[in-house]
Amino acid sequence: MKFSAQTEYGLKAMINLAQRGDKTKSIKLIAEEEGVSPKYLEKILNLLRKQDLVESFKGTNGGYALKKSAAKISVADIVIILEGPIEPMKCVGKVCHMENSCSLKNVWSILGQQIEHTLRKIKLSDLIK
Amino acid sequence: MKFSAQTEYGLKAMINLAQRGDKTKSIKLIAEEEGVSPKYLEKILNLLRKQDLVESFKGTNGGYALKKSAAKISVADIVIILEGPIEPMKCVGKVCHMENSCSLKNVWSILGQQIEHTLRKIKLSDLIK
DNA sequence: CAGATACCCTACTAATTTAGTATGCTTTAA
DNA sequence: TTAAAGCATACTAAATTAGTAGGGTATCTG
Repeated sequence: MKFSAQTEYGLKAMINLAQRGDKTKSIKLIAEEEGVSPKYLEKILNLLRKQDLVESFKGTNGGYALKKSAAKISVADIVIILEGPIEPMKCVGKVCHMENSCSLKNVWSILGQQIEHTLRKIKLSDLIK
Repeated sequence: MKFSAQTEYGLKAMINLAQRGDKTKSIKLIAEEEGVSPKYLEKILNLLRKQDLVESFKGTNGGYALKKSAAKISVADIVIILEGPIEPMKCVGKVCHMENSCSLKNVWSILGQQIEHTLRKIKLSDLIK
């Protein structure tokens, strides 16, 4: 019941960028500040870029910046991109008795919605000083 | 952001036992009904037994039974035994700036408590017909 | 008391997922 | 034109999870 390191790194990078305002910052610098491998962070920021959470600029003095204001980006936005949809359980068992798994499915569904709702309310702007 | 198959199997087995009342049922039979490997289920039930959620009886006509009433066992009880404590994120990054990770830690802490609270309210007795 | 049944325990293996690297290419500002 | 930076793909390594194997121990039944 954990989020991956990828999600942590992505969130840290996004918070880092949010603190920067709308100026760009290079992967190398973010990676250094957050203590993450630059190459790994590169992959993560790529994912976030493809989903329009950040934009990138090539060349000298290039780098990344938030694409929307920090108040419009929620923790859920980031988590869902890096972690996949919030579904605490997909039933893997072969047998699925109505009386068991359907009640369980309901548990996971309610829980998933609740988690997403909570993370949706927390914006990047709430997380910066 | 998922629970493991082990947790699903454990929950299914517990629901299965709850439906049985306080009579015992063998691993073999539960495993068959739930479509899980008996050997794997054996290990899972062992974990639940060591935490006093079920009790076991050896010998002919032996098997497992709930140790408390289904109304006194919550989904959280089972999940925590099989999944470990509900902490959605332990910070793994080497660097931990006050302004970043402390706000994040707060997010995970609130979320973890909320998840646990939700699962704590759902009892086995709510999940059986 | 013998034998079958069913749990108990430890160690091992296989599969899957996650984390991290390597390499080479393309764009762009100075 | 050159160096800085991102882009893309493929690969490798580490960690976790799932599942097996095999022998031991208690207990009921005849």
